Amino acid sequence: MRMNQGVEWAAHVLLSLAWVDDGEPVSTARLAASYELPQAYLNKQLQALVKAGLLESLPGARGGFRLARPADKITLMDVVVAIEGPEPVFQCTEIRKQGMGANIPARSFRYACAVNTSMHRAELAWRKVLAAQTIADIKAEAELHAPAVAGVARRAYGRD
Amino acid sequence: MRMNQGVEWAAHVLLSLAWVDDGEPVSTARLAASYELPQAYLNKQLQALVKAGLLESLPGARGGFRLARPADKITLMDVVVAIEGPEPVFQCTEIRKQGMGANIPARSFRYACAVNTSMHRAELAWRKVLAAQTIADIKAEAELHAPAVAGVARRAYGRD
DNA sequence: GGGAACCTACTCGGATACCATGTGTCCGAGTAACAGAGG
DNA sequence: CCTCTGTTACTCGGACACATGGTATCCGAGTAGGTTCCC
Repeated sequence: MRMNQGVEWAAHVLLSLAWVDDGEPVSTARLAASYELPQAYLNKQLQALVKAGLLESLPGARGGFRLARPADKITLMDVVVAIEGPEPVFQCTEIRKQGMGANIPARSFRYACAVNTSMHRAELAWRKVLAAQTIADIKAEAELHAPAVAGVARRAYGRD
Repeated sequence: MRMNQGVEWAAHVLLSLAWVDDGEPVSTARLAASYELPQAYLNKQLQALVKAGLLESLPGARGGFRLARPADKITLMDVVVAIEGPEPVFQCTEIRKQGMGANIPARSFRYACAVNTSMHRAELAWRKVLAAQTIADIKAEAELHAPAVAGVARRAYGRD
């Protein structure tokens, strides 16, 4: 079980676009070059972000992507859901009802599977922390630890 | 990103063995039959549990598996690690250092990647809740909601 | 000189291959129980 | 009746295929900007 690499890319791209934030879109080519990522595949991931409403895409020459809403309104939870989808990581297949479970009266299954409940509880904790962290938070931390990055990003995406 | 099905199987098997707990091993054949699972593949997963020290395997006729330690000493975290491995779900590839990142002075990377830090924080919350739940806890909850299951399990695995 | 039409270059977007990992299966090594012969 | 030995049946364990989803790529539809021609 490993998270899609696209999540990492998406987070960094959103971060980069938060640094630009002058309304000017940035093309996939620039974004891919700035992190040495395969351009076409990055584009595919960005499409997922557009579909999720995190990015806006501008077609045509001088087109590209820009944030669809302020960075402090985009959580890591949004990013993960946009790339990975809304399905839970642990998916209960109700094997308790199979085999010997078929001999148990149906009323015993009125409550949710206890294994699933416990797994779900852990996943909720994960999602809660993800939802509490915004791109703006990460941006602030990055600038605190490495003030140089903001300028480098703006220079990389500037029109020159 | 979906968790291995083996995790669900492992949890239920450990639960079943917690209900037997008379020291008598239960064979893969019985366990697989009791949940209608493919026997050979279940065996493969159980081997992982043995390697992780959660189960003991007894070879030979009348052999099988039994818990290596009490159910209240086996957490869901142990189960997940046994099947999925110890690697983090989100694996940072340090793309911040690539492309435009190469122009940034090395001292800026003294601190960990902020994206990774946030992801790691969420994952820690997940692991913490997993580690707080034991097989014994799940067993208690299942018996509370469906008292019939314990007897059915014992009957399914008994020597008759 | 101003404006409109055309052309070009660049962008996103989806359709299309490739590959790694999870899923599923098979067969062999090894062991415990049983049966039978011998004492 | 007890003990030893050979056989048998059953178990785990690892090596071997298959399928699904993540990874990577290519090409077409569409748009903005620049250019050229005409008025």
